[in-house]
Amino acid sequence: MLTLNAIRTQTDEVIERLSLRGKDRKNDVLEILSTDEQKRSKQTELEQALAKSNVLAKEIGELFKSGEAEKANLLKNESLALKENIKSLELEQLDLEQLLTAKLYELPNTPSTKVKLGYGADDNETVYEWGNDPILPANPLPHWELTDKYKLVDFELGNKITGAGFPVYTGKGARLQRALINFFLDEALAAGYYEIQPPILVNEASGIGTGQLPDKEGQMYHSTIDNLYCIPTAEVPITNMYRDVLLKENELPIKNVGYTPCFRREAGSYGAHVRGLNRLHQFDKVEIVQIARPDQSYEILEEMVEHVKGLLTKLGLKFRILRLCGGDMGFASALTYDFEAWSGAQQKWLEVSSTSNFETFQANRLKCRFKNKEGKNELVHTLNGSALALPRIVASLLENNQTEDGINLPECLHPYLGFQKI
RNA sequence: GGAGAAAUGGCAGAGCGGUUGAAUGCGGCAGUCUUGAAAACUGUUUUAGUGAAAGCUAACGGGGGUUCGAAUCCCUCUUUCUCCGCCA
Repeated sequence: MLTLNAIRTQTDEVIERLSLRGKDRKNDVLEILSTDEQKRSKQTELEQALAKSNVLAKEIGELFKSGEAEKANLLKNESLALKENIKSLELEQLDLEQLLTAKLYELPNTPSTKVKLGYGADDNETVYEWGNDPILPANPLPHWELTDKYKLVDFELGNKITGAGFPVYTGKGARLQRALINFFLDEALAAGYYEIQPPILVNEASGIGTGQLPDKEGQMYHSTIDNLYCIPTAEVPITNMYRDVLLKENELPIKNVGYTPCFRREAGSYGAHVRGLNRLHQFDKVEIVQIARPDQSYEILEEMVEHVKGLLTKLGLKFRILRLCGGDMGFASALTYDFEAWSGAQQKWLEVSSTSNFETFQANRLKCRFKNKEGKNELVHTLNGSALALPRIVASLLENNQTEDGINLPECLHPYLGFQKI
């Protein structure tokens, strides 16, 4: 959620930046400003009534003490009448406040200056590309045939025990998963990240904190009996560790990494493009999360991009980095880089990481601040990135490295795998 | 799951209906002293909203209630501790 302060003091810039998302938000912003004004004047009115009531209560107390019960009772009546007024003012103020919050929740983050105006995936800019086209056998197999051929992933079995989108990894397929997770975690540790193993069920407050709730309610699996949600990404629990936290400046930046399974309902996305491992309801991901001082956050975003770049390079996968345009960026993000690995047999790019700076958008909801040099509490910037999401990496690895007589796995994984070839 | 106890400022810990935003101690910050430091002494030390400011308002785990007035009484939820049960 954007800060009211930014909306109030930099109104024109906020409107201008939001328009980069390909939609004019001027009216929304102006409505927020007028609602805020109404709320504040109602609040002033309420506070004045409360002040009066406090004075009366004090006087009554003193009168009782000095034994002037009659006078006290007179004042009591006055106070009672005031109370009615306070109650209705409270309700009105609360209504306005809820309206204001609802409107603020609906407003996406303001894109950073680097973001180009755009309306969808076609307007994204490719900012980096690495690797050569894989050399493939005559009739390369898509990964869902390779996983079948070498008994790596059993989709049918997953259908049976859970449903579509919940594959069972078997044998070398399962070991490849484990190797990738360990490789990604170790690389992050070497880059100075601190390992976290968070819960994979979170409460409502956490969902609100990182912005999944209330708008993306339908995208998460929800245990209604306990009112807990399955996490769609480790970002949710790991960022929420800092909900309602006041950090010291010297604690920043905080660099955390966590491996978790991720659960996404992916409501409404079915069809041929979701075959095999391309889109799942449950998948594994290693996520890097940083909490940073505002003046450092863009430098840190670059550092995170470099980290992800390094992983893909070591895996030897042809990939590209896109800087997302305004229209394709997530709701909470100010700047996002997507990483796409080339999938040789499918002949298409698969998104394997999304690395973003949220600036204060999440921190504002989370109330995560730090005490700055002037001793003032200031909102932190939050950043996160996949490093990396497994299924599409597996898809690319299998497809790009297939030969007539097996699949050669990259060297960086050998120590983790205990084998080199499938 | 059952029975009981508890939740107060950065921490420890008073308060249990009326100038208590909250005693006291520790810690933090500033100063005096000192060549410097320690000790000692003095002062200061929560956050948010609103306002030009003075000020005003709110917050003693969360929510609700009683009352002219609640940290203090009642209800409820959450969490922690102790005992019992169950269990990887």
